Amino acid sequence: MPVLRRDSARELEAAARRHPPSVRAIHAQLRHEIVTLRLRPATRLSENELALRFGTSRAPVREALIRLADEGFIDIQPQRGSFVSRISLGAMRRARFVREAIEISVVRQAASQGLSAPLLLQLETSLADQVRALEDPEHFTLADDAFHRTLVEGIGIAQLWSVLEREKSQFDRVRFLSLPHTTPAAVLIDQHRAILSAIIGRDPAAAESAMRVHMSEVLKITQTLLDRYPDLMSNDD
Amino acid sequence: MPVLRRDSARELEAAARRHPPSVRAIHAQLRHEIVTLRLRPATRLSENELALRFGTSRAPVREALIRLADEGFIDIQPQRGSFVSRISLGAMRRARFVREAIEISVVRQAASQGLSAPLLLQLETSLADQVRALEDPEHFTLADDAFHRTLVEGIGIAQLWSVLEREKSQFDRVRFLSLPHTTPAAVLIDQHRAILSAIIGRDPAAAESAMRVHMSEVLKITQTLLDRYPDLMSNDD
DNA sequence: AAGGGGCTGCTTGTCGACTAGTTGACTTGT
DNA sequence: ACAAGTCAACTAGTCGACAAGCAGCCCCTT
Repeated sequence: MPVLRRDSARELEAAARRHPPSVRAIHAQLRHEIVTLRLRPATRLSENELALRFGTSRAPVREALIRLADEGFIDIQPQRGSFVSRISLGAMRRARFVREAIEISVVRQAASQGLSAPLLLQLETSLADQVRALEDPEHFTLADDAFHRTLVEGIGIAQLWSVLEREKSQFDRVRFLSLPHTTPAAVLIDQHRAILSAIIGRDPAAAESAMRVHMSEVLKITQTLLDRYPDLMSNDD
Repeated sequence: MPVLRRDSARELEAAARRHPPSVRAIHAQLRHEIVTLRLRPATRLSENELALRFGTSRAPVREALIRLADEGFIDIQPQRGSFVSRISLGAMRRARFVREAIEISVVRQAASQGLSAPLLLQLETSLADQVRALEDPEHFTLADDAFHRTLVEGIGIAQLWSVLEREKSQFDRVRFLSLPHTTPAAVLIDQHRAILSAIIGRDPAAAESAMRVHMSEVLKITQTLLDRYPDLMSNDD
């Protein structure tokens, strides 16, 4: 796994400063459990129980829950309870659209104005890392993320990745589910390579279409999942 | 101003259900005062004072402040105080990039797959509304927003507009500042018309370039503002 | 026996008091 | 007069108790 880049470290610091440690810890823990489906959709989350479990009062728990609700991971129903939200098909469609729109813009700009040598090197390194992770889905997922993150941050717009991360979070639950049915890593690596080549070759149109192909990969998995895990999904449109 | 569309009304309801009325009211009020610069950057916001002012305890105030902090309107410095954030140049760059990426994708899709007759009619109506508001900047701003919103919501991806709205919020403060120096409404209307024509003519490439021109308009204002109101801006990159 | 109304136990929402940490003014020593 | 250290007055963070509201159970009435 690549080392944290300097500005991303600063981001984390800034985020830590915004919320006290206990709130952050509770939020991170619950988020992790939700994304990894240890907490399944529709599970009830009682503020009292959680406060007991984390050894705090309800106040920090409540703040963490509010943040999770804002991120779409739980639904707070006043005077009734808080529940882990279902994986929303609508949210996935939106996430895909946003991701495609932004990442296409990114690679077009990268291809038209070029990337610095260190960045290109970092992308090559990430590719090599992906090859090494060919047989280890979890490791590959991390390397995959790192590649896209490097690309997006490479064009030098602060916090742009965090916009995608916000959308992506809904995906992460799905990705966890779909590890068994996912597109072979080798195919994804070839697509990454095509994107990188187009950037190096300074060909925006090629970069765009390569990214478009890559993004359509994600869509294929969605339908499979909807059929296979209907109780975890909500079909709200 | 056009009537609220059904799904946007549902959005509001859902949001209202997520947060109790008092929190919502405080959040909305403070947000409004920040966007309209009645509360200027670097102003101190004390939880105690606000609780007094709104006639509640600190708890609802605190929740509202947390949301404002997540939206980037205030900085909470633990044990020190909460302050209205400066208008971040970085955030504006990011907002512009995200907006351009998404709206271009939207109009391309709209042009390639076409829009329903009622939607086209609604867009025409919005254009007419803009013409009527030619001399009234505030009204024009609303009509302008309505046009873009109709476009974005038109391609039928739930909550997509709210992603833009989240980014746009930083812009709104700027837009309020820039009312005097803004591009003439007539020019913007012409650009809107060009976008709509390209969609009706089912010409994605034309729609994209028309939108690109339109988006670059926003950029022009930025530099002027940075020169004119340096104390309100932060140059963090 | 069936249906309706109240009660009980839960939930989140709100409150005021207390804790911990920071800042700057003021005091106290030199 | 000046500098260093102390203290008082803020801040946000946490806590436990209470209020308001919903839902289902149980009992009472018909």
